[in-house]
Amino acid sequence: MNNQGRTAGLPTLEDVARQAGVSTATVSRCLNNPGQVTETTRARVMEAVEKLRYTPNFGARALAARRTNTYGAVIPTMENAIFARGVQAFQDALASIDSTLLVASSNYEASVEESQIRNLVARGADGLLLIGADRDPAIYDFLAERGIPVVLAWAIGNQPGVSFVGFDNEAASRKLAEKALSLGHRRIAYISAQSTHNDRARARVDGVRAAMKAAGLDPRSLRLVETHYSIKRGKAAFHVLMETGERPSLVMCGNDVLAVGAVMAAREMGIDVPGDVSITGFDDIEIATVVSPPITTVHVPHRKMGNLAAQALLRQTLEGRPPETICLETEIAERASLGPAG
Amino acid sequence: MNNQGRTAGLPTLEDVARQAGVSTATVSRCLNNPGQVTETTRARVMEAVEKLRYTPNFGARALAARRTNTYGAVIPTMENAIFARGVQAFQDALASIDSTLLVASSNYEASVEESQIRNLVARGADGLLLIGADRDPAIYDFLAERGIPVVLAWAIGNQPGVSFVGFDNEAASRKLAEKALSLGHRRIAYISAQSTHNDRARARVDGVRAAMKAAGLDPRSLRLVETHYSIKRGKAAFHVLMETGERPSLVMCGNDVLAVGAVMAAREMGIDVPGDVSITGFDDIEIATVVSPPITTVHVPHRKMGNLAAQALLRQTLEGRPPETICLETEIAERASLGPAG
DNA sequence: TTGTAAGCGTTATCAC
DNA sequence: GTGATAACGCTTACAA
Repeated sequence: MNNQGRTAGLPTLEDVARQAGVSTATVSRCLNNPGQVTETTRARVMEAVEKLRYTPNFGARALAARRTNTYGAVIPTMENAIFARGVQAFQDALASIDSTLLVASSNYEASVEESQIRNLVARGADGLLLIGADRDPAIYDFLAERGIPVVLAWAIGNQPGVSFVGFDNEAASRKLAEKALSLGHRRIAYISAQSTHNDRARARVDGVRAAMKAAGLDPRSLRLVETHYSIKRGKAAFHVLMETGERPSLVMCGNDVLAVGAVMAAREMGIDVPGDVSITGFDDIEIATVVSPPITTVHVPHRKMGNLAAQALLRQTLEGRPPETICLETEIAERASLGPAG
Repeated sequence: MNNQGRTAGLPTLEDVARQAGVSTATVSRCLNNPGQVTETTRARVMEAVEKLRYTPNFGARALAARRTNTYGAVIPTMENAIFARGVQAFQDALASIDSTLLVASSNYEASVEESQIRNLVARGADGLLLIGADRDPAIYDFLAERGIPVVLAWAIGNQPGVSFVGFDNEAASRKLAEKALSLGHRRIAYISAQSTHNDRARARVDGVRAAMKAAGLDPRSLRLVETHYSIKRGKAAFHVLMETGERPSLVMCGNDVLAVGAVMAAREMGIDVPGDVSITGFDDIEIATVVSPPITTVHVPHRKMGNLAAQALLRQTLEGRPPETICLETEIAERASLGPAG
């Protein structure tokens, strides 16, 4: 009582072969290596394919060919646009060579990510795109044992055996902090994404601390709030920061979504940005320009990163090349939310 | 020279069977129907599974079981949040019964959507979630022939053989237009998403026209601009509307993304919203509340819709129930971008 | 150029 | 409760 609906029986290669009066091997060739087949027989086969509306069974094909032309990506979230653009570029690059991308999201949970990875592998992913490097080493072993090429994006690290296509989160964050410090800010707070299993988040905080230290400030004086990733949480964190303890003149945020929350909270609280307090973001996603004032942030070349990640992965998968590391440049997108310290 | 990387040879059921000293059948049972196996042998098998880090090959399983526990969704775009929340809810519902969702996006192109559908079918999708009903009838035939259950969301229609879980786009749009008309607006413009192959977009325009007619206005006086789906295009369309012809007092938008673009353009042009011109959106996604003024829009119960769509699809797939139609209520989210006509 | 046939890794139907 | 074994639909040597 479990296989209703699927009873129809799709046409198979054999049906096509029979219809066209050739062998299954020939039909297979028509579909995969048209060059090896006479023009006339191919025409006949294609006609049969059309007539029967034949679609190859993917599972069977993967089983026999031991290759799926499918790649997998596990991203922390689909709910906001941080990864959307990069993944889209990644997908476009794959589509241009007739490969497919399967996308899964982990909701920033390590255990979910792990099961998504296993799932993609079981589905025969020829290669994987993952975000950041911070995960259980056993996962890398698992992937290496199976010979599945991996590219890690949005960060740079030193995990052996995998490619990196990302940028230096710490340096970028530091540069932004330096700029803020040069504007006279001394009382600094930071709203970070959850930092466990998130090397990007940690590196961004580290960058700020490094800048503070270099400017002669005590890095321990950085007021740090760690929270989940949403506008609502950004608002809440900003409230906490402004209502308890000494008011910061600068609130840096680990990403634009949190920064948008902060800016909105400021408006609701009647706090002027950047007059009373400056706010910065990270990522440069569209929403950062929609809110007012628009948010000064770190521009990350998402599309480029996605595209290069695909290239790197394909070099490994298709050409058997060794892993490589590509570090992209980021730049500060100067907008109105960062001003001189009151 | 094509199967590098994949040479390692994953462990198979047979490897596990050998390791545990049982037959492949028993291993398979342990994994799928643990009840049919002795506690002790199961323990031994599971140990072997752990030791070998065995993961079942999905293709082989699908081939043999003729069932994948995988569902597919093709949405027009991932780049903005319109579908994100609904699809997330859909996915959550599937995950709760250990099924997987494969998501593909069509970029609002009919031909891309069709190939994505074929792709998902080839991958053995047990059922499909699609947006709207407006597509080549041949696609419905294709799906029906294969006995693949389908649920159409974000709209209500009368395609036989498929489920609908959506809302009445025309009525919702009409209600919003009526509200605007009651505020005295008479010079009305509309920025629509591309309407070909998009029944939702067309219905929303129709709703406005119906409201105009009911209010004694000539529906043909509606100034209509059709454009792609992005903030940038929304801005451009708003520019056109304000700089040519008679200035509208109300600009309604087919969705919130376009409305955000319109609001931003107004700010750039020094046009006060809603003092000089009112703007409305549709969908009620987060970005509508981020921009200032926040946008008056039609609230769509995305999560609920996604969840109910999953339930409906599973009823068809798992229980063999006939297709059904579920029409959800929408409501107007009143915010600041809509005000009385100047 | 085309056909034959041996897998690919599972599940499921039988016996035992 | 467990083990053979025949599918499942396709690719790919190897032959013809």
